[in-house]
Amino acid sequence: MIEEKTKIFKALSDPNRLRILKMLQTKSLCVCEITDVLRLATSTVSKHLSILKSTGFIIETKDGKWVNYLINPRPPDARISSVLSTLDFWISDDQIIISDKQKVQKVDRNEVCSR
Amino acid sequence: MIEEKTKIFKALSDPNRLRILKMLQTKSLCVCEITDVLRLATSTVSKHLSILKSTGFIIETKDGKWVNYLINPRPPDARISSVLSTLDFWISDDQIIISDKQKVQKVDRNEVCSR
DNA sequence: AATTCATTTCGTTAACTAACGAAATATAAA
DNA sequence: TTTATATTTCGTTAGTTAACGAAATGAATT
Repeated sequence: MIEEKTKIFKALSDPNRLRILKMLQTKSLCVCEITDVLRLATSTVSKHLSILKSTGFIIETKDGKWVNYLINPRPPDARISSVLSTLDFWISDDQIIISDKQKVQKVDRNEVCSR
Repeated sequence: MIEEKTKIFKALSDPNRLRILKMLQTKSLCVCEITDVLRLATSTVSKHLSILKSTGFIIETKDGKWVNYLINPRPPDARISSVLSTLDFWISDDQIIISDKQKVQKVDRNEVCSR
């Protein structure tokens, strides 16, 4: 179905989801770490992650009370792999992406999550 | 700006716009020919075309009372060219795309447009 | 077992999108 | 210049989406 294919583009058509994907290309992160960088409500970030997960871009691994999200190393669809690998070239020069990456390097789960 | 980049994906995240792009990869078409294949209102098709045009995917050429739309041979952004060339591989196997192409081959402007 | 903390689900709201028909615009033919 | 035809613009409506906070869930610690 054609709608299946537009789903991939739809997943990429939101700025916050693109930022999440780029962050996860730096390192895997839990929900509250992403929330800290994006400055959105936890529930909003969780929703974005579920969209990226259902499309096949990312997977999750449970780690105690945390849920780690990471780029799917084995996407269900060659199109996903293709997009993920070209995403570097596509948006690495963007200022917000650069500063997101810097924040991601420094972010500490134990400091950020429990206030 | 990151929103500029999501615009490209947003343009591709609608089934009818994907169908239009694939049709135009077969041959250039006027609005009413596209309308005939998609079975949408003329104003709706016109809107889709303006979105694809403003993103840089397609251009228009005036031909008397007709406006021909065609794939932009010189896109403003390397990302557009990249997507356009991979679009073949992405969605050529889809049934609706195949039947669209068949209809496009047969469609006759002078027969279809003036009822 | 109760508490704490991370995350998800739910319900709501505001903004956005795709669709339509009607009216406006533009070009060609009569 | 009137008429016909192709397309665009406008206004409206229904459906979708992204955001939030509150409540529910799940897992570790006390």
